Amino acid sequence: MTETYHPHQIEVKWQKRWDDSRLYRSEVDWNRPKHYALTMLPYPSGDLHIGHWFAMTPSDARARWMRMRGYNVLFPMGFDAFGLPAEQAAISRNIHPWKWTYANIERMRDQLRSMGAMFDWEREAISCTPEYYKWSEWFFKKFHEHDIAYRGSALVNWSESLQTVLANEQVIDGKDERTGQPVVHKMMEQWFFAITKYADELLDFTDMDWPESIKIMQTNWIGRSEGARAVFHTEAGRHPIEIYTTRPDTLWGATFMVLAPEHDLVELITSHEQRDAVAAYIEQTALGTEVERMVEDREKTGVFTGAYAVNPVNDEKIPIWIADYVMITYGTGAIMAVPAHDQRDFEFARAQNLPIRVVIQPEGMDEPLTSEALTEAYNGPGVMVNSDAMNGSVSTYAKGRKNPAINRVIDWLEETGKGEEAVNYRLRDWLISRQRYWGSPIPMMFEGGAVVPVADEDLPVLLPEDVDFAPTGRSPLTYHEPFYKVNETLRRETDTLDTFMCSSWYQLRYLSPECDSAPFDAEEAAYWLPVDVYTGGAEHAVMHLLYTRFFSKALRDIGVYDAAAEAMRRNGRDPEGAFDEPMNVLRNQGQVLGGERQGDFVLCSGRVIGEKMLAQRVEVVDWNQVPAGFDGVFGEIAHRTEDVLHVNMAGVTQFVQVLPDAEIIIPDIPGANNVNQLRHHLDIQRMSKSKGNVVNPDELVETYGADVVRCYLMFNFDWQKGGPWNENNIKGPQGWLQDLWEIAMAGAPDAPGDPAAERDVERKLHQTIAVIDRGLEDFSFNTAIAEQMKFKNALKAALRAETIGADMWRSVMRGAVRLLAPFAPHIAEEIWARLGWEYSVHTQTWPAYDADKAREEMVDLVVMINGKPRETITVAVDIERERAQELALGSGAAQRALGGKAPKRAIFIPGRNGSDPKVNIVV
RNA sequence: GCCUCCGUAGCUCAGGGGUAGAGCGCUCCCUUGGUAAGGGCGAGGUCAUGAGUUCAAAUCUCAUCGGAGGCUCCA
Repeated sequence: MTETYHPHQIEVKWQKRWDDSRLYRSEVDWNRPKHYALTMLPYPSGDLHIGHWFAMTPSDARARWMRMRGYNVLFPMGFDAFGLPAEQAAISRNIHPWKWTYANIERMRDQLRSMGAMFDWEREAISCTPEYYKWSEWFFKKFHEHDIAYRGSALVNWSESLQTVLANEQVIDGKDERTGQPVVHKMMEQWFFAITKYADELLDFTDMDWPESIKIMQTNWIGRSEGARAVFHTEAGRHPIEIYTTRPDTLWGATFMVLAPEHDLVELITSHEQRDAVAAYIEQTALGTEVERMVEDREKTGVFTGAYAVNPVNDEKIPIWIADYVMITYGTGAIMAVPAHDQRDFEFARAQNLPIRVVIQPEGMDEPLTSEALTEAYNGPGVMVNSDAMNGSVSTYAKGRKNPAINRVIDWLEETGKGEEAVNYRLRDWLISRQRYWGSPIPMMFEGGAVVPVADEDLPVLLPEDVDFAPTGRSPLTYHEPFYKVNETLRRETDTLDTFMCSSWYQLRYLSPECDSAPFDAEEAAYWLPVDVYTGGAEHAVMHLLYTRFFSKALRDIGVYDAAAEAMRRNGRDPEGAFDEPMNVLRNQGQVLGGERQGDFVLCSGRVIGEKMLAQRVEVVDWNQVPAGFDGVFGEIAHRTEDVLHVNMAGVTQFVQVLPDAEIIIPDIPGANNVNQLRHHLDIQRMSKSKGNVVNPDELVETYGADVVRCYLMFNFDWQKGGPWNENNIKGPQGWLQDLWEIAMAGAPDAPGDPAAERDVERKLHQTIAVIDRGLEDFSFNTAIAEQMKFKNALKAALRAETIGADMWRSVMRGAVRLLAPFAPHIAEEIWARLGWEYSVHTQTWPAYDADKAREEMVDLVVMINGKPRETITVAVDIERERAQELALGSGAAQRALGGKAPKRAIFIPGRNGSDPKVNIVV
């Protein structure tokens, strides 16, 4: 009698043994190739959810595979522990952020252990510890010394709900991405990181194996455009107005200018008569949130300033307007308006009755295009007209210098000193100060108007614990005198750092979390950097992933990697380019969605009044089990609002109001039931507590074991896509592991073994190795497991047929268990041990694929007539063209199709990588 | 509006110029001393639609329809 598979016992046992034997400790070893596998660290929000499992366990499987293939693998884990939820817990539940955060970390660490992942916990890093944020502060100081961090005044996104400023990246559709509340624009003095200095370098993705979509998103976010800068002057010549345009070839078509309402010059140039109108417009604009300003198809509004500018290219006098369709945050905050060739300017001109002048004659149009004929702006190719000396230049769809007309105009602007070639970016500098408590302090002080950095030896500036969390809407630090008041004249910065700063360098802290003399140990960095494979969610495409790239480049430029580069050279590794990018390979996992949930099937009886039934009795029954003669409303509950059920009765929605004293019977829920316990139908959607479709990984592990959960997550989804949760499918992986367990426990068979059958199983094993290798390489975990299931089926069939001898069984099991180890580490270890092999399966070498062993000997030759398969003939795998064609032409199918005539053609297609050879006979 | 990716069995997904595949689910049969289970047999697909290229298209090209994600007054 064989022993039953009890996952829980063996999982806990091995997790302890692995810990005790420091199996997953990774140490620098220059004699072995390194592999730094990194998966995004969690925010300690309280409980690990299934999304963490989905993100981490496949990454773990891949890291384990690399390790078995001979790499020295670093696979660390930590916590991104600063952030708003902790502060909100402090306010709403009166628990200190430290306590709340640490309690969550303790809990999540245990949950992470239950995954059976090969995390090296001796390298754990937690961003909210002074040991960690000392170096966040230190980096800030370094950046400040090198003019990468600066204090500046800018129009910032202010979130009323969070009472803090936010980075552009944290604002989506004019709303704060956390709370969904609109943000307003405010002029504030804040700390910035000069990420725009790196814009061009960040656009270069050479040698980076990142998803195309992420590269495209970052490219769009950076938003590089090419064009020209030109300076207009006010009529009196006193005030220069700089503009940026991507269409300098339309400069002669500028019939007015528009400044953003927030533009500095507005106040200086507005005429006496227009002062009130302009002030009113500015006020109205300032009141509006970004959301309102972004509403599409909005009528373009604006006000004339009363001032005129002179167009430098033709000395023409044109009016200067202000309008909110011009953004102070883009370009120079001022534009030349060319209504004939820019749709926005066109709409504005039509709305305000401003002149329109055509300066590009469309290609292929015979008669001159007139402004009256325009129904929309023309932005296609053509020839420059009404443009003095530039007339006749050909303008194409090409951008920048590649457009002949633009090229010529830029040259002319530069020769005449009226303007110059210019590149512009949508990307703005990274605003990193936050008016919140739970973040790393900014190591800066103020004395009078001067900024005084905190001395290195005084780092870290500690976050005080004894603060008052009364929800005043301001950071507790601004009330904490012992913190901000250094002495009578010196005041500390009370803003804290954006938590994205902490996560921009955590991959470095893992290298040496204990290091006290530097952010990271140079020797460790020399060996492990850069990260070889980074996995995580695509939602960080333009935030974390852009910031961390910027961070690496900035650290490189200020010399933080110099010692590591030196250590590399000492060990014979070329540091050239090693620190340009933080992560070589990036892959994003998809999202596990809440599964579809069937609503309860109910029988409702009561009185029908109008279109509604007033139910006295509602009974939940088995799906579709309607008793004969039942004359009430029955069907699935499609929806429920309060006590009104929407029951889907054969495709028609019936409304049932459940009376307060109605009898409700739900067999699965004992005792008296109420209307709130009736389940309604849910479609596939995100998991959320409010929808009641959250999956708890702890419960799953309890029921099925960690190995089954791991395998289910890897098998049932395309990892890079994600998909809906369907717990029924967990039976697949469960049955697979169960079968393997039983095969192993049954021991070596007492059969002589049939050489052909043994050879066949061995061949299948090697074919399986190839598929697993490719699957893991490509992050196609599902294919890697499906192939192992197939192999298990083949092995099982052979064992039943008693064609496998003890020696072959042992040899095949030794391979199969090692193949299993990355996916289901506990059961693999247990089987390995029980078969009497040496601890640990995870330090064994990965089975090597042997092409000879994988090769088939006999294959089916497919005979096709006009491309349609008609017959197969068993032949040797290495059949030659002539012989194959001969056999095919002699086949029954060919004879019938030819009917004695000669074939037009006979095409031989040799079988390659697993496919059968074919002969296509054209008749 | 623009960009990217994707439409293959009931579900989740492989494959990818040359016989349409896996797991789950489903049918039927067997087992009832592995039993809140196990085993066996089987059914099921115009590979979204339409055209083109080819001896041969699910696969390549183009168009259309449908889905997912991102950007969006970017001058």
